[in-house]
Formats: sequence, structure tokens, C-alpha cells
Amino acid sequence: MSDLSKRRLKMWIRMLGVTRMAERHLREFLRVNHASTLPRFDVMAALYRRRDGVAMSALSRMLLVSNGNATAVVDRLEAEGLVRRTPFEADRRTIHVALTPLGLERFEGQAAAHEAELGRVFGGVSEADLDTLTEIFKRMGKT
Amino acid sequence: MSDLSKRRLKMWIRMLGVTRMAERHLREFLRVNHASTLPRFDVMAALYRRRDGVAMSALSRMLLVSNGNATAVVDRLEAEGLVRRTPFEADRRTIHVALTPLGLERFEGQAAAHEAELGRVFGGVSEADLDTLTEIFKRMGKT
DNA sequence: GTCCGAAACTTCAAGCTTGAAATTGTTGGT
DNA sequence: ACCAACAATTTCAAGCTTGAAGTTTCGGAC
Repeated sequence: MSDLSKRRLKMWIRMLGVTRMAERHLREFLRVNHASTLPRFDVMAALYRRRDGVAMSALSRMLLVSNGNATAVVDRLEAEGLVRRTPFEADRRTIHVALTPLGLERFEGQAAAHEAELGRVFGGVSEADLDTLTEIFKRMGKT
Repeated sequence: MSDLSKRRLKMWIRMLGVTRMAERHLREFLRVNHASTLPRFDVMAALYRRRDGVAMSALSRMLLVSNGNATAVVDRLEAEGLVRRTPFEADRRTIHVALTPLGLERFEGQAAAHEAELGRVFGGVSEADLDTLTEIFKRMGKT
């Protein structure tokens, strides 16, 4: 195998390591301080950005997870009263999901804490590195 | 919240996106072409690097997963005959896991294909970006 | 030698995730 | 109006993952 493909592999392994570290830290944080989980937080964050509600399919596309997965997480959030499903009249196949007032309140509490926690996870990263990463990831996303 | 913390959040979200894309692509590749999964591949890769076998605890530390998780994946690989558990005489609490000849053969077949597949996933990334990322991730790992 | 705390694994329940199959609704061609 | 293809969602089985509790073993204090 070429040297280039070895370098790709090395980069990927390191990237995976950093991502797992950060996820582990954030999962622990949500569990201990907010009795929640990463997938729940992700769903609520997506619904927070689209306050008017989104279709289930749009939700799973945003989060890059399968449809069945989105259904399962939304089921649990709905059972806890944090999220609401509303039938969409114009097309009765689709269902709109949105945060309930309780969900909104709960999420806003968690979001600030989550943002602060990221400071603990990535505190050692220089501002220059931060912006370099964002730039490169942005380019990668377009491919 | 500070501008800095917003930039951290932005970086993290993009990083997560890229990682999920890549994982999804690789998972699909392993499923279709090798009837396998990412966790199985990860375990076998770890065992390939430590050909003489490792303790279960060392394995889960390498992979950044819980002990229970390592047990479950090794159980399945063992049932398929790809991996072997050997009691360790010097300390009967620990168990050594190693690839079987079949597992070794199977992994070598997959590893080259996996490396090639990474070329498809990260083909659009310039060599300069590749090395920049590796550098930064290396620094991040040390924190 | 005995006991107690720590270490290495496994087990377990609950939740997460996937991909495929099933269900229900829409739409366009005829 | 029919119906076949397609689209949105849910259901399902299987596998993944975690954190906590349980089992066995080790090692040091006494």
C-alpha cells in the first residue's frame, strides 16, 4: 500500500480516538449532571434549531442516523414529555416533531452547560488549531 | 457565552459530522463486502497489532470501550472461530485473547480493502490537510 | 495463615443503532 | 378512476454499548 494511504489511515485512527474521548466525556457529563444521554441531547439540539418542528425523515437526515433510530429516540423523549409529535395535514404520511415547552426549558438548561463542558474537553486546543480544524472539516464536508 | 466557546462548538459539530460520515461509509463497506461490522474489525485490528495476545482489559483500553462491550464482541468473534481466549497461568484473573489462524487470514483480507476504502472516503482531502490534521490530533491526544 | 481491598472478567438490564420488512399515504400515467 | 411506483414512518430482530452488580483471584497487612 502507498505511503499516502498509510497517512490516511493514521489520520483516521487519530481522529476516531479524539472523537471517542470527547464523546465519552460528554456522555458522562450529561449522565451525571442532567440525567440524559448524547442521542437525546442531539435530537433536542436539532429540534431547538428548527423550532417550528421537522419531519421525522428530516430529523434523521440532520443527525445522520437511520429512520428507525430517530423513531426510537423520539419515542422515549415523547414518553418523557420533552417532545411532541403532530400529524401534518398537507401530507398525512409525514409527522412533525417539536420540543414541548418543558423540552425547550430543559434543553436550554443543558445547552449552556454542554457548551461550557466543551471548554473542558477542548480547552487544550489553541485558537489557531480550532479554526484550522473547522476550515478543513468544512472542506471535507463538501466532498 | 464567549466567542471562543462558540468556535469550539462549531468545530466539534463539524468533527462529529465528518466522523459519522466516514463511519457510515466504512460500516456499509464491511457489511456488504465482508459480512462484518466496525466493532468486529476494530477488535481484530487491535489483536493484529498485538499478535501474541492481550488481556481483555488491555483490549477495552485500546479501543476506548467498556469492559462489558469488549466481552460481548469477543464472545461473538470467538463463536465464529476468529478469536481464541486462553487462560493466563501467571494470573488466573486475566484472560488472553488472540486471533486464530482463520481470524488472521480473514483480517488480512479485510485490512487491505479497508485501507483502500479509506481512499474513497478521504480521497478529496489534500496531503497537506491530511498531515495538518494528524499533527493537531496528536497534540490533542496528549492533553 | 487469614482477611480485606483491589483487580480482571462476566453478567445483566436498559438504551442505542442498524437495515430490512411492513404499513400507510401520495402521485402520475393511463 | 385505477394502479403501480414511490415516499414517510414504524416495527422488528439482531447486534452494539454502557454502567452497575456479581464472581473469582491476587496481594499485602496483620
